[in-house]
Amino acid sequence: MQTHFTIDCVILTFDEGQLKVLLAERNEYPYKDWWALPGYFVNKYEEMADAVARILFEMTGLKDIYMDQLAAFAGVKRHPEGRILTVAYMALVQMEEVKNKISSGSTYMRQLKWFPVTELPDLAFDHKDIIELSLDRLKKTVTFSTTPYELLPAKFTLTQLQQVYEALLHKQLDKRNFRKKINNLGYLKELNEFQKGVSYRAAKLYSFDKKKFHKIFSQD
Amino acid sequence: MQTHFTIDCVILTFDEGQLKVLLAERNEYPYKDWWALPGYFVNKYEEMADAVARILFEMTGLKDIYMDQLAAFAGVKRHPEGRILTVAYMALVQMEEVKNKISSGSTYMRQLKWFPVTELPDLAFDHKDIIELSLDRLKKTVTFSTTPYELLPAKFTLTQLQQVYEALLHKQLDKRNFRKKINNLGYLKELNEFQKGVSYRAAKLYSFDKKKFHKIFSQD
DNA sequence: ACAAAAGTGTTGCGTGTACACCCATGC
DNA sequence: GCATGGGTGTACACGCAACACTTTTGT
Repeated sequence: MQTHFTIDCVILTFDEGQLKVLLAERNEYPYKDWWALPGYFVNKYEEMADAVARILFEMTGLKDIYMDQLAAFAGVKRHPEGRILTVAYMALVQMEEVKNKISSGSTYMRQLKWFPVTELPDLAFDHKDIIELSLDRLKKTVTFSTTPYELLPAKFTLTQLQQVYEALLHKQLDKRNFRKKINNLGYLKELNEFQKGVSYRAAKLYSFDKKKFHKIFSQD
Repeated sequence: MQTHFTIDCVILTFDEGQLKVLLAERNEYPYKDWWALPGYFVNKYEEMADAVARILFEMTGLKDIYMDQLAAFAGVKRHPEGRILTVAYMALVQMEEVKNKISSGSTYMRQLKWFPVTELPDLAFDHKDIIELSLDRLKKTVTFSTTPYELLPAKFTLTQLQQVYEALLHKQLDKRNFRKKINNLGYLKELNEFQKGVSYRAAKLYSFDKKKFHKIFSQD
């Protein structure tokens, strides 16, 4: 037996203090006019990794983004025209880096838009399940991973970092304890720069030191 | 584009102090006479969960086993006759419970056999990658999960439990510290029974208290 | 001056780790 | 009586949680 086979992309970012996911408004049946994850069919002789990169680019204009496989979804009824197996991938991106690159190069969808994960519209297919699974996955891997830094610009304040942790973990953290812990991690670089354009005391900026991070976690 | 679609099962157990995986000797081309994971094609109108249960039963004789999705593998060249997408599932079973139930009801394979994960034979397709991924997954989820208890008989000694942890984590643990930690978990029942048939001091038996476990971990 | 967010220390408690010897049993 | 694994305690270091006030800046 054979099945159609697609890739769907869960692209997450952090913006305005919350986690957001990139959705596409469909321009085709089924689910025309519904919001859905950007995704499309895999070609016959195409490796999955290549298909993921191609589909991501065609649907969103994004390139060179590391995508992690989330899971396969293959419910017989998930697509009204018969089973379509989809392999969902997820990626974390920095809003500043991508916001000018995003464009729907496909007539298959009408527009792309970021939605806070706490305020999702009705979604096509089982895409809501897919997003929820990606958030679970994220929650499990926050600590001791580069996850938070993939969501932030290269220079960020400690408050922003704390907000990312809070959004990922779904709970409030204590400011002093958070800063103490972060300091002890040893892979944050304190910069001699400050926030600009705020009407209150400007916060110091920090950056993530990838080299130090890998040095610390390379001994298994 | 359409693709063939199979399920492969990674069935793990703990026996003779080591982790073992159930493999099948293939009786069909390609890879005739090679060892492979038990697996087969999904039917057209079959839900994945149903397919997993059916294939597991047909290939191994096992029933009512909870299987977790591991990942989809879809390399164009993984099968010599063209792409066959496989969704790998994994499960943990207790040797005592299954050892008399295992039988290959399919002519598709010649025999089933348990292999220590540290001594795998050459494997068909990309099945070695699949097994390695399952072991990685396991390692990440040992602590604070029921994983170890799924691999052990209902009554077990603390030394057996420690061996399971050591096999899963790939490292040696200190006996006293291990026991202290285990005691503090609060979901082990100390039984008034002892090991039998050993030529040394018989160890006390313990059992896993599922109710207490869930009580402890239910507050999120 | 006021609003807004930045920044800063101490203490108690629990958990992880290192480490070595006696005990019970079957043969 | 000997071989084999079962079973036990203490001391130190470290990380986590609880908790409130002063400082800086722009308007």
